[in-house]
Amino acid sequence: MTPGPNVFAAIASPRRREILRLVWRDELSAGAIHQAMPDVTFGAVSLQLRQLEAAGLVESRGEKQFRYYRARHKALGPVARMLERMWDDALWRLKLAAELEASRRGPKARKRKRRKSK
Amino acid sequence: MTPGPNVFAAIASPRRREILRLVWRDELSAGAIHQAMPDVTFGAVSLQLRQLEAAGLVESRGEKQFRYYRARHKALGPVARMLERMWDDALWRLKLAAELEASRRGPKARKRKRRKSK
DNA sequence: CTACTATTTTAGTTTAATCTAAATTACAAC
DNA sequence: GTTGTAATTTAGATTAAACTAAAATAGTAG
Repeated sequence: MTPGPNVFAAIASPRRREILRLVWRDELSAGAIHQAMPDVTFGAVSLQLRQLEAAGLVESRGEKQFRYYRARHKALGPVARMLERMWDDALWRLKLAAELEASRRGPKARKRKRRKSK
Repeated sequence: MTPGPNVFAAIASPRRREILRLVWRDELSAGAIHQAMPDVTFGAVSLQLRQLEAAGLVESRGEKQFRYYRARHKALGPVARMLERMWDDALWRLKLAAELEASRRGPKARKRKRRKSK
């Protein structure tokens, strides 16, 4: 029940952390996970999923021809909160970057709601 | 202040976790750390120390010809407790193993305080 | 300065992780 | 049975991490 040392190795890889983030709240099929990371093959994603599952960080369920994965928050212990904060921080940073981008395009346009596209 | 992603990679290696454990409570010189892990060269230890320092997990101080290292608990956030529990668990396991050994050598000798040596 | 000790750094090697492409399994629909 | 889609597994290649041995740096003591 206490997270073992293998957990540390499992979350060391940015790729696996990205997968973990994807299945953090929603249950996703292997294919859906792969679609979210197009720079890598399906096979590579599958291998990482196996590692995550071996470390107990995700669980899976087969339905029809699909297999659905989701994170096991409890297996991460205190690290779960840490990851969440990291991801939230990243979101915050992206927002900030977007605002900066907008202000560079024209200071007056800042904070205005975006329309269609332009 | 919030632990960054590099922290995860830093604690992924058993070698680095062992170093971290050594300098957890006590400040140790690089040489003392190396003596505690004789299966590896001094250079290798030094490289790992650099990584730990780069990740902010240890800090160092030079005095005379020595350099002393110690862990920065706060940089690990909630993971600090997790590591402590892990190490304590290991201690507990060692104790248990010792007791088992003792009981194998002779059940009556169990729980008796050890004298000199044998 | 030299000699000595502690530590770091460099360069090259070994070892382990990650990836790809292709083969394979599994299941559904026909 | 065959065909099609989803996912896994295998084998080999690429990439990155860890280690060693030797050279370099730093600081002490004479």
